[in-house]
Amino acid sequence: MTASKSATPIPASRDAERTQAAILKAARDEFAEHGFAGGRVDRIAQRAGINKRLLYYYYGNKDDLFLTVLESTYGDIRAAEQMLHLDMLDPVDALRQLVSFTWNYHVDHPEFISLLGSENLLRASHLKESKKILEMNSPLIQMLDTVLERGRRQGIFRAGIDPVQLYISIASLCFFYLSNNYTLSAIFGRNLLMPKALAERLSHITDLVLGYAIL
Amino acid sequence: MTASKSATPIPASRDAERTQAAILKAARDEFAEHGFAGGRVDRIAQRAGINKRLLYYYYGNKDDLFLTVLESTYGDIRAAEQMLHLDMLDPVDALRQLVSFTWNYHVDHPEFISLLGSENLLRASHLKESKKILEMNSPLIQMLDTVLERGRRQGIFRAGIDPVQLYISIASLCFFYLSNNYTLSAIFGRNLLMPKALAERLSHITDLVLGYAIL
Amino acid sequence: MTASKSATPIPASRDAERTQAAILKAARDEFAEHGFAGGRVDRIAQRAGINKRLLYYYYGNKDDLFLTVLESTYGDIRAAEQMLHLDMLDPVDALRQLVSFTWNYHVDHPEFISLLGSENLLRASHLKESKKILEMNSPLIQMLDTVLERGRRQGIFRAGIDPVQLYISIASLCFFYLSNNYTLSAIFGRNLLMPKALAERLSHITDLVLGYAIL
Amino acid sequence: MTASKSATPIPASRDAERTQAAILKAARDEFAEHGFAGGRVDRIAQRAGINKRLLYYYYGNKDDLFLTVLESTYGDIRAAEQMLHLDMLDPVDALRQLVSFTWNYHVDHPEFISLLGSENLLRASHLKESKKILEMNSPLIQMLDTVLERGRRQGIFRAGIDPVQLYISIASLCFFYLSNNYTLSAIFGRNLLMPKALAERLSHITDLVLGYAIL
DNA sequence: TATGAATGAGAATTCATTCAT
DNA sequence: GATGAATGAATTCTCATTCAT
Repeated sequence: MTASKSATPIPASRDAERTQAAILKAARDEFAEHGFAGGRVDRIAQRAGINKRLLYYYYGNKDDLFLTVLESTYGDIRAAEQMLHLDMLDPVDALRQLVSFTWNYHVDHPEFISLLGSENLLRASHLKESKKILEMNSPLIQMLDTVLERGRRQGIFRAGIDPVQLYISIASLCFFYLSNNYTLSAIFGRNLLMPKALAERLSHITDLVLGYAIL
Repeated sequence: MTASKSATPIPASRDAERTQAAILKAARDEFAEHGFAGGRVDRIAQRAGINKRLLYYYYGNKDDLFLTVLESTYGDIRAAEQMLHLDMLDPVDALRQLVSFTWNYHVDHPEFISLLGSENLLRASHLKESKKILEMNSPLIQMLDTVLERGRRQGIFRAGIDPVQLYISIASLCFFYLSNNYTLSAIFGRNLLMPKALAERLSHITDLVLGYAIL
Repeated sequence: MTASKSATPIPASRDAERTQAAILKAARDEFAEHGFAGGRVDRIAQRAGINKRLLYYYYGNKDDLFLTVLESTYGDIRAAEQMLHLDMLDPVDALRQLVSFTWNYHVDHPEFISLLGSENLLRASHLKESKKILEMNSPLIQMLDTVLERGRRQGIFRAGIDPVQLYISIASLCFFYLSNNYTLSAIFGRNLLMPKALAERLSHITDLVLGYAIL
Repeated sequence: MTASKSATPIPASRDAERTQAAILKAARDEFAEHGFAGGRVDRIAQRAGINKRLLYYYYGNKDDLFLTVLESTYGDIRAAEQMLHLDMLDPVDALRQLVSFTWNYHVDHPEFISLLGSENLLRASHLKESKKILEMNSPLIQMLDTVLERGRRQGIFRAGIDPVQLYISIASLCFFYLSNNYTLSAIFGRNLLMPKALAERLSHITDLVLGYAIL
């Protein structure tokens, strides 16, 4: 029994998968670099090393492709979030950990920032239509809620902190600094992306969040 | 507030200044609504009620027009900032005032958020070339520095707060919530722009900033 | 000579080579008729019976298309020059032959005159960038040099004739009469393109060149 | 009696004349540099330091302005030709003089070459409509005819030389070398406008014409 | 005589997308 | 599954020319 042919006839479909993955990666790069409106279908095909027609075959059109890119990008961050085990840490360390995870993820994934920025400029016109996105609930809100509750019970954290608000705030403090660093740099005339500046920023955000949460 | 002027596009009748202002206003609206790449020169001319050619006559090209829009937008916020008199208030009130001013300005000027977002997606390619922008220094950093120093001397505020970091943080907390509310809404399945939500957000930001600054 | 093909524009039906040839031919006609600045991309597409977009697909832009037209035009004359076998003839006949070939080629190819005239008005801005053009060396200079040398050795031709100067002179005498016949006609009030006038011109040029070369 | 005011009330009209002259000069430069199609009315006004509207006031439109430029350019060369006194010289010197005059005029007036080249590309569409141009007869044909006849009678020149043909030939030999030097340079890979090259060219043309005419 | 403001028609070029194989 | 050929509708920008003062 030759396993290769009878059991799993996937060679062709494996190629297909690889092609689709190549397109998706190319699209993500292209849209991250130029935004949705500035992204070029031609360039995506070129980057992926495939014929343009194939892109339409697999993804329908530019809008659908962009949505798929967004969904996969969210998928990535959700997967990374799963790796966080805030319940193993004491509340302060957990909060610190959440902040540094969020910061580092943003620093390491500029395409995430760019894609979200682009989609928001479009008033989430793509994501609004997505069913998948609602199913990809972030575990962070629940995690954060638990941490805050634990800290409060231990008398360390102040009461009444809304985990959604705090989560948004942490995201704000990380995202904005990086997304708007270009205009901020132009205005302040100082490079905000130097390693030292990045380290200082993380330190500041941590101080801010802990200073607020801790009684 | 006479309603007569707001609705119809101001007809450009041999009044160069008015025509230029009409074009600038139309461009700001168009770019705010669709971003730079998505903004259409044709539509700007239509909105301004002028011939497209005139737009090029006065502003050169789309890029230059966008830069002018950005500069004028910064001019507006700088003018508003001048009205703040934080030195008249005690440190805590001053900080509170700064936060609420920043928040309200962002809430009242969605075009500011949109234009900045768009320019950052372009890596500040327009602003980088601007000489004007560097001359339009924000008085806020200096104001904030003074406030922090006063609070520290009075033993109210913690020492060692970097005013630039804090200023960026306040801006982050305001800007991001509004700029990214579309995707946030899609994810949380809840409308972040309802009046109640906006009030809660301001309250949260204020708590966060004061909780951090106050010893 | 089947008349079937010449009149209607060749429809471009998924035959890339034919389409490209049709575009090139249409471009040559258009530019010959209206010059580079006066030539219209729209009209070229129409003449070629193809969609304008396709023209950009194959040739990049108007400038590159014009350069390609120039190169192909030079290619044509070079090919024709290859057919001359001056070495088979005695020196006087060879010179006579060179003159009549040059004259007839110019008479038969008004587009060559027009295209060169246009390019020279642009200070050869296209050709200067061409690598191909330098590789397409004319065999004529070498041929002429040999003929002149043979004639000199036979004691028929004068010594010290620069073949490049003479080649340029022959070209001048042919080209100018035809290129400038419009203004010359306007000034002299006489039609220079009548068959009789053309024959007289060739006769004059031949006399001039031989009268100079022959001792 | 103050002569300035009563007798000649031309100050205003003198300004007008100066303005018209400035426009004409600017137009000549512009068209010489960019050709008719490439010439810009805006730039002409700018070069002349006047308002565009004035240009239309004085010259009607772009086509009429170009025709005026052509006519004035012809006027200039006709005036220069008047200065030639070939009848004072012996036939050989007269011919030599005619050649060098023609050559030098072309070398010194590149705008003449450029403007004629441009107009011929347009099939003399402007000049054809000109009445003035026919009235500006060149004295050269008559002069040359006399010279040739004198030389023939003295037994120096060959018989049967058509003065119009020879005149066109002399013009060809001068004009083409300069008008087409750009493409010739690109093809030969050698600069044809160096002083030494120019001197050699004049020498060659003189040899050619005399070699032909002299028995 | 002189001018700044304004325009309609048209120019090159681009883009996402579909057709035919 | 995969591809090169082909397209219609826009998009930015330009130009000669005219209007109103």
